[in-house]
Amino acid sequence: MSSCIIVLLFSGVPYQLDQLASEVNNQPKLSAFFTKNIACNDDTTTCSTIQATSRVGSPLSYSGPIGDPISFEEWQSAEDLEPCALQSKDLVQTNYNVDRVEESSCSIAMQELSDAASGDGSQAPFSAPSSPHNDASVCSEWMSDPVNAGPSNLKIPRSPNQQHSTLVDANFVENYFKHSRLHFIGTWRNRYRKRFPSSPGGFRCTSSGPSSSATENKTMIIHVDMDCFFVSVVIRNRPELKDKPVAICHSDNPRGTAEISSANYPARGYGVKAGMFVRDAKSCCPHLVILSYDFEAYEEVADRFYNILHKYCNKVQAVSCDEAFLDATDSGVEDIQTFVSVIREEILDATGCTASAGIAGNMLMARLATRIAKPDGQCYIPAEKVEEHLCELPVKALPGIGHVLEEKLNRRQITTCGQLRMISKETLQKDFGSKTGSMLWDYSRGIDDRLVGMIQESKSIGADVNWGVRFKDLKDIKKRKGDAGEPVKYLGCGVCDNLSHSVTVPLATDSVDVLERIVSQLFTTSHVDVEDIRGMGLQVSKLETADSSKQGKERYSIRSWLTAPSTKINNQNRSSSHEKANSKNSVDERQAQLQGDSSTPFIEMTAASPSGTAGTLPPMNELDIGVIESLPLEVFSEINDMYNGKLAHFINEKRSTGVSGKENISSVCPAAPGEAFAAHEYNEEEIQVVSYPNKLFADMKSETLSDASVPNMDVVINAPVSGGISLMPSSLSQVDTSVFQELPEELRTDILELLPAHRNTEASLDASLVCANNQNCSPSISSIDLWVGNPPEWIDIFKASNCQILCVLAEMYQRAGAKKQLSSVLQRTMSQIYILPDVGTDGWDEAVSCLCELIKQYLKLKISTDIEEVYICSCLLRRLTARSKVFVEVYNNLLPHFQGNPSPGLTMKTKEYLLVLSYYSSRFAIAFFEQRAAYVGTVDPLKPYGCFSIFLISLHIDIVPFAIDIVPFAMEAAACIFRL
DNA sequence: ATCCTCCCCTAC
DNA sequence: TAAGGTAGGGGAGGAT
Repeated sequence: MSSCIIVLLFSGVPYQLDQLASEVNNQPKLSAFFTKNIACNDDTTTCSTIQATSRVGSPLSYSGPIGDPISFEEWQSAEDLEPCALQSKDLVQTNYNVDRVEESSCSIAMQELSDAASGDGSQAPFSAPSSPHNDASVCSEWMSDPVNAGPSNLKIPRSPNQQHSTLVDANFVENYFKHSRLHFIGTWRNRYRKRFPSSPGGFRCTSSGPSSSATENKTMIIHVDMDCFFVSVVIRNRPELKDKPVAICHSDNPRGTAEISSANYPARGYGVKAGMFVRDAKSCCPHLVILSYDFEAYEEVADRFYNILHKYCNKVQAVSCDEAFLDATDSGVEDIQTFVSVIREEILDATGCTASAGIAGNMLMARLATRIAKPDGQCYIPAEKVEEHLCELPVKALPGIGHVLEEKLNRRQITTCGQLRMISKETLQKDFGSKTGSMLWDYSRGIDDRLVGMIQESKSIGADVNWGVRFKDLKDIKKRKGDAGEPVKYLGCGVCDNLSHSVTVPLATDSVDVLERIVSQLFTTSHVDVEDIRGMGLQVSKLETADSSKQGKERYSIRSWLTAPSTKINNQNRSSSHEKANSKNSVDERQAQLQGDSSTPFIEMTAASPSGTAGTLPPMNELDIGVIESLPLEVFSEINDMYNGKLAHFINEKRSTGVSGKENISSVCPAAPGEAFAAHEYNEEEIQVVSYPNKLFADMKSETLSDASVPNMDVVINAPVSGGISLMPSSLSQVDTSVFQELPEELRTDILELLPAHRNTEASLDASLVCANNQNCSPSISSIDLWVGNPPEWIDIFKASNCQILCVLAEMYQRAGAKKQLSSVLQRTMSQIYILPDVGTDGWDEAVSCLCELIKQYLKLKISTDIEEVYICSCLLRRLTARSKVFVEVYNNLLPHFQGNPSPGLTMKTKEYLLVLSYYSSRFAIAFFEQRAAYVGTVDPLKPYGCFSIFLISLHIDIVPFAIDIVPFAMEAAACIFRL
């Protein structure tokens, strides 16, 4: 099933450096984004509805102890782009962290702890919540509670003027990403993919594991890694610095908390390491030369580096901008050492920077060999030497073992690979999980079956900002307790709780509207005070792959959608348990559901073809002309192209011969007696085409088909017609008053006479009439019901009721289609149908808030006297408890709006005969579409919701797996949080 | 059993 | 001052 998950967290607007230069200008300015937020702080009513989201501060993972056993400091400091340095920054802030520090043997962490406690004087561990996993409300509580001896005790003697936080810098996020080394590292791969598009996956992967050495050639893996890349690049043209201690850092303030990102070997000799605060580095090495980042140069050098690698080897797997694996097994190289030295030589010539290399039989050992080779060397570990190299190797040196795993192992008295080997695989798997245990067992023996070159498509996209995030108006700062809660690190996020919320939508989308709405909703459910936010992130995953080999328009075309391989069989075919039959696959089953007992030949669908190849176009005479005509022009045009232009002619012919679409509908539409949907009831009925909504009455008077030349404005209504009266609204409240007012007097009288009896009293009807005659008055409503449920009950109950406003949960991007279909089947005008947003199981909350808004709008229009009661039907079969809570919220939310009102009669009732889940509710709406979409033959039955796409084809563009494409979405989504 | 969701862990 | 990102893998535990 296609879907997208959004883990809320915030706003992090991804910024792809140069690639976006032009686009950024077209995007909403971050300034606007943050201005909105600040403004929001002034608006208490708005603000009260904003529930912050996500990552209230920085990830706990950054706050753990480094845990650097001195015994292999070499391993720790060997690497350059070593973000692990982020750890241990705010160790003093909570008992939680202090405890962890005490448990560890990390001398660095202990030193920092001591520094922080004594150096700044005012800093001391404070009484923190016992659990690090507080929920947001708890978090905000203690963070702002002065009595709680909270972070206010950690006040740092520093100016509160935070010029670089989100509070002040209008272009904060853009600037931030421009200067962030981690952002550079994190987004480098996408740049690489663009620059070397043919390389990833462009070759067959070769096994690098000894276990699969079926080939005659001995597997030969080379790992190449530039030496202290960030420093080397910057000083490559400054030989005078070559032997001096140099580090890359944003600041050389000897008292600052800027982080060293890379130190050259002379500097490392003084104990300077990546990740240190600059003040600590300076204390280790007072004459340390601090240089700034040069991201452009890093890119340029990385390009040269990869140009060389690709020149010598066609199997290159990029690890990062300065590190790659080569598979030289089939390269015909005789002398691998010479081969590697030639490559390294050329890298030095081309870049002015040295590279080290490791050579071995698999990726694991090659990487370990590189560690030995550094700096500026190379190392070959033949198979017979693997054992020797691993025996005394600290477990932390194995890739995949970080500080957490290391500590777990250390607690078991395991510090070296040799010791690790003494543990059975079963025990390891029991203690660490199946895969991790197996990995530990393998790696400790030098076994690694990974293949070089396995770069897959992106599986997720995201953006995070956890620095400089402060959501609070400047003028409020004074109201806070000084710098309460400021972490040790300047503008850092400190120790925080991470909150995340995610939602899965049933159909992949790249619609900004949808994403915005989802993010808003997630944000809303997060219940966080904005001033407590220290970081935010936005992630989307479960990216749906369109045919990525196709570029540009083609990939978004109906044809490509038609031929897209179907996704996995979905397990959510819930509505049809009675006919499981013996279908071999869900395709048949699905078709059986849709067909029912009808012998009408069903259109062959894409995924129904056994080979899973291109779909077969349905014969033109099986198309629902009404549906075709109602498609947007460009979509129609595309379908027409698929029929080689004959479709337009076909339709014209049909029209000229007086054959209307209804016959096609009735002949093709599968009657589905067992099905839950009522649509079939009308299939055999007479069909009228009416325009909507403003011409309703005019068209009702006309017995002829409306002007078919405006297909987009027409909707096919499959309604039982007996004398036309059935289309008459059941009360004036269903009438578009603006149209009504335009009608001649006698016509209005006619209509009023034709109106079926209103369920309410004559007085009520009179009230409606008064209302209808008042140009400034909206239609009155006598009840608002939120109807959701499975199709059978849903339709019958709604029809039997006098409910005049229908609120349906459906995906935003399904809105247009859902309205049409529902108005058709239920014989209601479109203006009577509200499509409330529904995304996944959490959609209910926002739907309810929308309902509240809807009701408030009616109240504002001074028609509240017509609201007798608001029914909210909680009829939930499942999750009743969770939903019930929401109803109470609705009630409480609405109540104030009735106060002072002449007729404050809000009651809440619970009915129990209707079964509801937001999940089902979107499903039933879809069910209607399934009837229709099938006619154009584009339903992928393996995607239960795929049929929607025929109505939404222009929106059905999969999220493209490149970070750059998420930028506008994230920008919009982020901004929408503050438009709540 | 299998899948899904919410995390954590890791690497660069 | 300072720029603590990005993405994949996997485990625990619950839902189906």
